[in-house]
Amino acid sequence: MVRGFLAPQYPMNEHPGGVRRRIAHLDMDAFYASVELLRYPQLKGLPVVIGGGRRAEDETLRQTYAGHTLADIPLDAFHRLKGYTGRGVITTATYAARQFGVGSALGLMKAAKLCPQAILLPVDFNQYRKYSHAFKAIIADIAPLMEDRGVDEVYIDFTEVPGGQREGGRVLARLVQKAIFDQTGLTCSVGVAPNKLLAKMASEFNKPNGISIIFEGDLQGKIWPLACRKINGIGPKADEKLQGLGIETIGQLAARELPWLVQHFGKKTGAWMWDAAHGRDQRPVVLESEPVCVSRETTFERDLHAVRDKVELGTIFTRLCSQVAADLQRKGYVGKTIGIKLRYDDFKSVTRDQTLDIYTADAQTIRHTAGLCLKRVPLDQRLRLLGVRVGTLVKAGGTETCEENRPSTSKLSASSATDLATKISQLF
DNA sequence: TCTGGGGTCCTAGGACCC
DNA sequence: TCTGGGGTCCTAGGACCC
Repeated sequence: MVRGFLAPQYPMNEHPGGVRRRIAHLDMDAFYASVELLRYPQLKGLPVVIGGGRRAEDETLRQTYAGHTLADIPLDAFHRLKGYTGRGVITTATYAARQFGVGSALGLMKAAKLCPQAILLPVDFNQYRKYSHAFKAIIADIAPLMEDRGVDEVYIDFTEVPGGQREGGRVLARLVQKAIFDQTGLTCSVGVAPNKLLAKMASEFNKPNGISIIFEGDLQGKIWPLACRKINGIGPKADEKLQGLGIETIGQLAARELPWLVQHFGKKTGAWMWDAAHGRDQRPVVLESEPVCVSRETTFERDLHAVRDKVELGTIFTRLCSQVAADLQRKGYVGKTIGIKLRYDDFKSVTRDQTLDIYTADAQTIRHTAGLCLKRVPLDQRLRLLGVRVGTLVKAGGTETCEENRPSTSKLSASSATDLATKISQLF
């Protein structure tokens, strides 16, 4: 009912209370890179990319300068992209680095060709999480109706916030932006519009450190000229299909009849696209949501073979299961659908899963069940990635506990404890 | 030398039940 | 014995997003 056919078709700017609905989308600018620049101010203005694992050299760097502040580390002590070998990709690049054509999702070795002098920093999630919590707390203080959209993005409902209507939301957007900058030193871009769909597009108009305001009358002038790909939800595949049908811009999409879209994209997607092209979106700002699944996966440094690298794979497999179990326990959830994911050397992926009749967050149970899944998958090709997932989650501490859910004491007793150990040892 | 890791949502077929 | 819907759950794959 959130989107699609059944949603009542209000004009896009109408709020049930009669007030103009004003929704903001806030996006932190080059978030990881900007956080790193706060820690290493000497890198300001230089091309910096974040990516790859925590490399040994980086540890050396930190140890060499232990006792100094990070800001004291001289520029020539930092690692450069030049000569990088390995499989990592860039997660974020500073704006200075983007000048060289390097950016998110680009392989680090390719990036090294484009911008060898760029400074390479490893990803430091704990640090980003800290700043993420900080900027969200600042926003929630000003405008409590906030939806978390990941580490560096939120939607905010400005509609009922004092001042939220002034200049279409620009005044409040400036206030939020300033509060975040004053308290963290980080910049962000904000779009304010009648709904989430348009706010999301608007926040991209003026990056970095920009604000842009969209009113209903702006649809034709500011939205319709944009490429369809700018709609959040139209990815590479849908865009390719649209282009094949001669549709490049949102305006061209809007010019099509609904039945035509339904014919080519199905009832649901067709109707959603039609609404999107007309700037219609009734989705509410959602404050809380429950996780659906928890997973861990890893790409190996080199492709591994199920037989030849059996020991190494077994170790990694067990570690992934322990990590997922720990994640579940830390977050306070138990799940009953255990799954694995493999990626072969040709980049093709397969998944297998199995649903238990009990909920669990126990590493051994997960490892056992994931092991059974693994047996259902062809293992003659080299692997580049292995993942473990637990889904169908419910909050822990209900009627079931981890202890009750061990396979040896539960309905999953098709295998005894010794069977289990044997099976696990046979997996690789 | 290609292509990370953590998620959500959707579809479609088959099993199984009423 | 044949035919048939509807509903739910499970599984596999894929698109998409941050």
